[in-house]
Amino acid sequence: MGKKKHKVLVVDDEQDIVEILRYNLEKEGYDVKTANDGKKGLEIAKKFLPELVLMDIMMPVMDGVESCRQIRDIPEMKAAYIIFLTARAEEYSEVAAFDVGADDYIIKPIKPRALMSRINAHFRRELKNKENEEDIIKIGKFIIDRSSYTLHIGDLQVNLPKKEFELLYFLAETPNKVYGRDELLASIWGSDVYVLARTVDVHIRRVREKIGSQYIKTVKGVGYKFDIVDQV
Amino acid sequence: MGKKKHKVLVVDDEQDIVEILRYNLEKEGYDVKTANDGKKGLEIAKKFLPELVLMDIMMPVMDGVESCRQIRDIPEMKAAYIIFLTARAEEYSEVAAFDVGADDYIIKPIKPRALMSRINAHFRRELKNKENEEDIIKIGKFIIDRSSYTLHIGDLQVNLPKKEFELLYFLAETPNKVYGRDELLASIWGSDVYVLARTVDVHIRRVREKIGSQYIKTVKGVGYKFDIVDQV
DNA sequence: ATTCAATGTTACCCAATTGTTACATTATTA
DNA sequence: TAATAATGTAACAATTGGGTAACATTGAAT
Repeated sequence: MGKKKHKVLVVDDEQDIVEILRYNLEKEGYDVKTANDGKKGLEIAKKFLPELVLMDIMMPVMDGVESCRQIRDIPEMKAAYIIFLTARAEEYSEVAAFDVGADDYIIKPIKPRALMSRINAHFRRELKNKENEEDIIKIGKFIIDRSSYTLHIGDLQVNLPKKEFELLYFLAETPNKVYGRDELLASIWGSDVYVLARTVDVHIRRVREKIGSQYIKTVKGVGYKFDIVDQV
Repeated sequence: MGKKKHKVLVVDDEQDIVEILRYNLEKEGYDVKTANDGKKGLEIAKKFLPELVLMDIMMPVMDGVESCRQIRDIPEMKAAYIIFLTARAEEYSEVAAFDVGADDYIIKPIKPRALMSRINAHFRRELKNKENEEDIIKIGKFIIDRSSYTLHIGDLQVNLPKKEFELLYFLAETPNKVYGRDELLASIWGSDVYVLARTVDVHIRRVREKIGSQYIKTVKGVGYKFDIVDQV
């Protein structure tokens, strides 16, 4: 596989800054997209799904804080790294930034060289330590990553829809433990939702279809479990 | 609903980090205490008895490694979860950290969101696992686990259908006690179900077939018992 | 509006589990 | 040791629970 280009989104209303960042980032080999306000930034984020967002706080139309909050609501963006760019004078507190899900912030004026090495360092770390910091279950050949909703079995990537993923995740969290349909419904669907118990069966079937049938065992009259006995 | 607040202790000499962690942890509903060096951390741990400790390694007065060692000596802290926070440069520490009883470590800079989801996941699993421990009977070579509906005899896994499993489980709960067919029917089948008493015999037979005939003894005219006399 | 993916529902079929019965075997007592 | 009471065993029947496919619905993306 060729060298992967990391995706970076730059959002700032000052065109100078956007250009300087774009120039430097592309020179470093990143795949860059830009926007000039928070709303545009959010739209691009939805499609582009960047791994890193550099976002100004003070912007017209939609400010960085609100934009960040909404970006975090995109499931695939839960694990992205979001850095705020702030002028020293701005009174937005550090706390407010972290509150909406920022991971870091830097104070303007931006020093491109310093920022680039910081970003490079981030991706280097990210690669090496992803599994150290994220909400991941590793079990047998399975790597189940809830922060990015991805499932790897060996080196095969398997895509599961939300419900199926959550079902698998829930079962794998406590391997071997048998859960009745009611428990699964209550935990995954929610205790208020009114869905037939047999729905669980169908989802189990769909998961099995995608991951292989040997992992989720049926205990007749009781429920289902994620079984690790057979796993080598 | 009175959600239980898990107790978390944060120990770091950098006040920024302490504050960021405190803020995020409290937002997640944890009961947080903090300290700025290992010695202070140890003192607080003694009284506070946290379930989770986030501890920097490099600190003045007493470093994290030594502090962790002493925290582990506190009887009530044996089961706590201790996570080290380390700067990448401190390569030396990984081995030493696990050596003194750390459970995990993460590399700075800390990503609050990722760390929070990881901590949440820890407590979620912790809770799930606790519930299971109550359902396991260990007796002689037998491990009868009601949470996974599995039976191990030595290192042999035996699969029993529901009724048979429950019959064995019920008998093994009070070894050597003799139960009449009526009692077994009432307890396992339920007092409302009406099933012939001889059904019990058949089930006993089926269980014996699978686990060996020496364990469940017949007491003529009375009933059956799970016998541990013959077990080595 | 239209398409497509995800989710939920239903009905049918099959197989494991469970229950019953008849008969064989064992234990107990005279 | 014969009688008889209790239990073991095997074969069979009944039932239940779960797999599955096909269809209906929802919801998101365009």
